[in-house]
Formats: sequence, C-alpha cells, structure tokens
Amino acid sequence: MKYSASKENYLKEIFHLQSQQNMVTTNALAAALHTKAASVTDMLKKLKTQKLLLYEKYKGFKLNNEGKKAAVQIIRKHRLWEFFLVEKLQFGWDEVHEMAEELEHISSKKLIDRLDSFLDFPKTDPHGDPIPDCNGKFSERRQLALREVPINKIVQVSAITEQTSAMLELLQHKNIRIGTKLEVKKKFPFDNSLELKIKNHLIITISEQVAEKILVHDD
Amino acid sequence: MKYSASKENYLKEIFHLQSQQNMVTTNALAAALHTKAASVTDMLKKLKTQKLLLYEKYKGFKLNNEGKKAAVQIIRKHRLWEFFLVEKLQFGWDEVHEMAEELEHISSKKLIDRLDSFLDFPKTDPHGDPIPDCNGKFSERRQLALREVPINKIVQVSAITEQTSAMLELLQHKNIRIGTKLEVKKKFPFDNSLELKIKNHLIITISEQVAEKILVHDD
DNA sequence: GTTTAAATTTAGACAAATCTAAAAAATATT
DNA sequence: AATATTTTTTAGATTTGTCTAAATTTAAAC
Repeated sequence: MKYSASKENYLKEIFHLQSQQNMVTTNALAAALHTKAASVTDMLKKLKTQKLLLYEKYKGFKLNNEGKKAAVQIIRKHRLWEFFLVEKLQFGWDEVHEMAEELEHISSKKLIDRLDSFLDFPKTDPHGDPIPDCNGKFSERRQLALREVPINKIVQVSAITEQTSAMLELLQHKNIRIGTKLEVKKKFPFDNSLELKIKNHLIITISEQVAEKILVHDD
Repeated sequence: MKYSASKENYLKEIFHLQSQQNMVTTNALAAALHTKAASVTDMLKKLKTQKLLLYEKYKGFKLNNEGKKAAVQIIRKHRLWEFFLVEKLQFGWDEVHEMAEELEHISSKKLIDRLDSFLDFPKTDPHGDPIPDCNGKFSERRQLALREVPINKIVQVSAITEQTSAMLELLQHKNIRIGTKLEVKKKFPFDNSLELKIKNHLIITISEQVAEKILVHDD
C-alpha cells in the first residue's frame, strides 16, 4: 500500500502516458522520467513483482487495476497540493509543479482527505486538470472553449490550454482563474473579441487569441 | 544547502539532544533515531565531511554553526506543519507528529515562508514548542505554570507539559489549547483548584493536577 | 594497575535505485 | 530473406543508507 517516491513517480508517469497513447514504450518512459532505458527496465521488473504492472519482456507493459488505483491516488495528491499552493499560499501556476512533485509523496491518506475538505473539494487543479475524489473517481464535465459559449450563459473556467507566464500575467490582471464564473455578454464578429461579465459585476474584454485558450464548463 | 531526509533527521536529533544534555553519545543518538550505533558512526563521518559537525573518533561530536542552522530550519518546518495540521486541518495534537516527520523534508524555503505567513506567524506549535522565524531566531518568552499565575492577570497558554490523550480530551472539553487567553479569577486553597475566565466570558474550573501541567506566558 | 565491561568504530555485506557498456530481440531496409 | 538499425534487456559497477559481527578504544571495577 505504500511505495517509494521513485516507484510512485513511475506509476504516475506510466498512467499519464498510457492514457494518452495506448502504447507506452520503455524509451518514452525513460525520456519522461529523465532517466535511462536500462533503469526503466529494472523498475518494470520490480513493479511487476509487486503486481502493479503487466509486463512481458520485449513485448510491452501496462498498469493493472492495482497500479492504476495507486497512480490515481498520487495524481490526486499532486493536484490537491497544487490547488492549496495557489489558492491558500498565493503561488502562481507556473511555480507550483516542483513543490507538488515533493508533496505528492506524503503518505497519509487521512491528511489528503482532510486537505480536500479544507479546500472545499475542488474539482480541478490550477492548471484545469481534474482532481479525482477520495475514491479515485474523476468527475468528468464537458469542457468547451470560451469562444464557443453562447451569449448570456453562466459558465465556470475549468482550464487554460496555454500555460505560459505571459498568459498567466494577462489573466491575473483581468482577474480570471480556474473556478471564476463568467458570462459572455457580447461577441464582436469583426475581431472575434468578447465582452465578459465576471462575478456578476465587472465587465472586461478579451481577444480571440485568449478566448480560444480558456476552457469552461457549465456552472 | 539541501540534504537527504536521513541526514536531516540526524541533524534535527543531534540538535535536540545537544540542547538537553551537552554531551551527546553515539548510543543515545542511535536510540533516538531507532537505528544502530554503527549506522550513527557512518553518518557522523559523512556529516563531518560536509562540514556540519565537529567530530573526533571516540571523543564525541557536536553540530557546528552550519549544522545548527540547518537543524533549526528543519525544526521550523516540522512545527509549522504541525500547526497547520492542527489549526487548519483539525487534527489533534497526538496525531500530527508522524505526518510532520514527512512534511519537514519538503525542501522549498519559499513554501515554508508562505505557509508561515498564511498561518499568521505562530510563535509556538500545538505542543507549545517555540517556532523559529524565517531567520532561525526563537522568540523566547518566560513561561510559568498556571498555578503560579497571580489573580486577574491575563495570560496565554504556551505549552502543556503532559501530552497524553487523556489530558488532550480534558482540555478539548474545556476549550483550552495553545494560544488560548486565560485569566485566573479565583484560587481555592482547600484543593488548589482554580476558576478561570476563558476568552473574556466563559468561567471554568480546573484541578491542581491540571493547573501544574499548563504553562502560560504574558499576553 | 590489571582485568572486565561498556561504548565506539571498522570491516564486510545488503537493498534500492541508478548508471554505462555490451548483448539480445524486434523492426526496418534493401 | 539477409542485413542493418533501433529498442530493449542484461551484466556489472556505483551511491546512499543501513545492518551484523568483530575489533578497538575508553571507562569502570576490583
């Protein structure tokens, strides 16, 4: 039930790669973990012995249910800590990843469930990625780009697809972050810019380039 | 500037032992760390090489300034995390130590300084031990047992000298914890029990046995 | 002041996680 | 199909932190 930080990093990374492309290769995993293929092979054998992974030499590998469950718990921790760092300690998106990489290995399940409650059960992390609940379930909501949202519909920001500091600066200035409630009040066909109402009072304008990078979901 | 979790545990424990008895022995350190004397000797050599420790074979050892500075930073982290766990995540005193043992090894100084600020710069942890500030300074205040406090003087609870769960239960019931403001309204010479005013309104009674275990300082 | 006991250190081994360099298997190329 | 290339795995070494058992030093007892 408790794994080393290194094993947890492997589990998490395999989970990510395997949900993107269904074929995960030794080399790809090595690259993602900034390590060497030989080290990956070594670890795969250990994870297989611990029954977290299905693995046949030269043939490929993937997480079994046990492995996936473990990976999801690590992802939950990572994203909850990121949320905490941004929401409570006032860090920017771009600063929190490394810290969360350490915090995600804190073992106590009770701690993370209390943190979840303290943060009021957030559904997405500051980058907009979904946070699984304490049973490992992701609540999936249909996301769409802000520029596709109909006029006068209230939506909530769930993700930003471009995570640059230039974007962060712009959004901070305009008071937009994950969880912000918005309503599109006007669309200008000339340049596809939008006028938004934020939190029921402020009116701001954003450009087409920004509007297509902001993903939202129903309120 | 960054040390392994294991080294940090050694530094912290040497610091504690050396501030209690000025002679720290290999065996005492081994016992405190639940390890063996041989392992301690091995580590002492490494800490000496890293110039954190003054060490002469068979003669003894102690932290130098560098080592003390490092130890204090770890103690700061441990105590701030304990405070966070109790104050924000609603854990009891008796539950937080193990979790803090892990959290204290999270490396970011910026994180811990932000946490300090978020918690409003607490001066003592939930066990009443002082929390050093971001420069490593302990703010020392004169403490005295509650039974020694003069009538009608407002004081603040700074420590409980007996950390049992029976004591915790009693104090939780009576709404007393670290930081609580108190005023002794009456002393009964018959049994040395006290009547206290808590937070300017509630009047409660505590026994002599309890009153001698509660340390307070000026408000 | 020897001898005995206790504390400390060394020597050698082990587990986890990593690496380099070489071997083996699977793919791709002609 | 035979050869070349890429991918993956093995073999053996390294680092960190630990251990046991034996040796050494210091302290205590007689």
